Amino acid sequence: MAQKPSIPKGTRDFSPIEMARRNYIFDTIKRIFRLYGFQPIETPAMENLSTLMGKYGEEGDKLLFKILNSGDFMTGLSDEELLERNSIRLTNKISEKGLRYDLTVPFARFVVQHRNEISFPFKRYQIQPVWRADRPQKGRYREFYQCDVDIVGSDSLLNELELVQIVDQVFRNLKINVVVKINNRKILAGIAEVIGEIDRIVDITVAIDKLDKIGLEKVNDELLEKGIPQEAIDKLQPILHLSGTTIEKLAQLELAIGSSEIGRKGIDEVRTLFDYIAGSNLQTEVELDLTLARGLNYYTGAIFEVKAKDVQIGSISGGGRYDDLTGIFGMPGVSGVGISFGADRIYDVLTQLGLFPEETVDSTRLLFVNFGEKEEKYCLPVLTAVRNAGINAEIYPDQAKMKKQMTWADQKKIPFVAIVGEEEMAQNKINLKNMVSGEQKLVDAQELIKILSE
RNA sequence: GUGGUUGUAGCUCAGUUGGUUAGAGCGCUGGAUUGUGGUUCCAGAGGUCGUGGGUUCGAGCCCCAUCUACCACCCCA
Repeated sequence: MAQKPSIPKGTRDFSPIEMARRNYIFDTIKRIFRLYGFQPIETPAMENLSTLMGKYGEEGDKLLFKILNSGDFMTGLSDEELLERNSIRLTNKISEKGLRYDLTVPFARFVVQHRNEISFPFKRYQIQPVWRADRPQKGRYREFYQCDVDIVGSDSLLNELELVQIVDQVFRNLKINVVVKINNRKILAGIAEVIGEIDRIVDITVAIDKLDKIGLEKVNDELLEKGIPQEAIDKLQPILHLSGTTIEKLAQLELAIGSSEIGRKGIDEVRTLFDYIAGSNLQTEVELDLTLARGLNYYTGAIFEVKAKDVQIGSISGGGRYDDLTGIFGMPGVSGVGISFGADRIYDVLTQLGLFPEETVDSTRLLFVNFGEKEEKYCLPVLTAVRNAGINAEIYPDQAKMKKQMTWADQKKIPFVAIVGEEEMAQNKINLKNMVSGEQKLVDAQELIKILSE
């Protein structure tokens, strides 16, 4: 026990059964991404630190995993720098690479770097692990997979609609009940403008985000604490009390923040999007949620979040529109919108709800029991023929006791076992046992393949 | 990063106010059944009680540190 090896905090191993289930999720997601015309790309696990730093806010920088320079990274460091004990400055000297923190920033880098080979609008999906030096909790890992779909180079709200449709279709396929929450950064900016605190948009929205968690009073307390004047908080109250359908909410909102140009633009965008949604026969519940405040560091338009209705876990998908992400890499004016599916949390949700299909393992269908050398010689050509017919099959590699081989087949859930010994060889037949019913039948190779093909 | 909870066989958990050789169920291995698994019966193996210190005549139980998982905040998938 003491010397057992272990893996780093917040990381996991995946067993064959877990891999089968994870692939069920990935395959479902990929199939639907392709259905909407998205193409896959991959980027390296590590990026230059200069690509990553400063893209996720101050907090984000702290959560980046940094990679120590190879070779003698201490050369070139002066004694003063070492004695200074300034870890940020020191880090810059000894580390120039980091593990990717999400897929969006590397994608932006990719777009800028390959701008001449890409025909816009560019629709890509990307399914890869990302790393965050976060403190792990349930559904919260230091290494986890994101499944991103993004469209860059198009301002059309049709793209937002398409993302909502994808969300609808993915979770319908996975049989998870979800609610899609939609907000718009422009509306949030409009609110901030109307109450006269345009520069405090992040503080305001982060506080509002906690509305259903800590209640109105505490939200107001927090706003005061953050230094928002009482007068502005008073102006905010009607907005926090919006009610009714999305259309009704939008009408009330228009009265409240219609004086703000950006606010009006946000309302128009949301209205158009909900119009599209209303006409697209979705089964998923979609609602406007002004308290939604995600990714404010770079979202500029729509903000999406998807929550599972039957399980208490953080959001299982999230995304939004970012008008100028590539600007940071020297390519301004390219708008993008995308959404990310959290495969690991989706896995947890499916586990908790018992929604994984039984047959997620594409396992062996036929096992040849191994009795000895003569029998091996007889079985191997039949095994090859079975495999050539496209049937997953294998022979037990050792001449173990029959009981052991049967138990092994049973545990691997192999539905058919071929038993071939002296008697069968003499008749040039195979004794085929159905492991579910227990029935046995003497057949020849052709019949064997026929039965297994059914 | 801040504050808190937790950790006993492969798994799920018992373990009385600190007191001799730490238990159960499931699983595993072997046998009943030397060519038949999943059911049944019998037998057996497996734990330096997360790790490292300390208090004590004596620690699974008390104290400290550390790691892990989990919870809240922060942030987020």
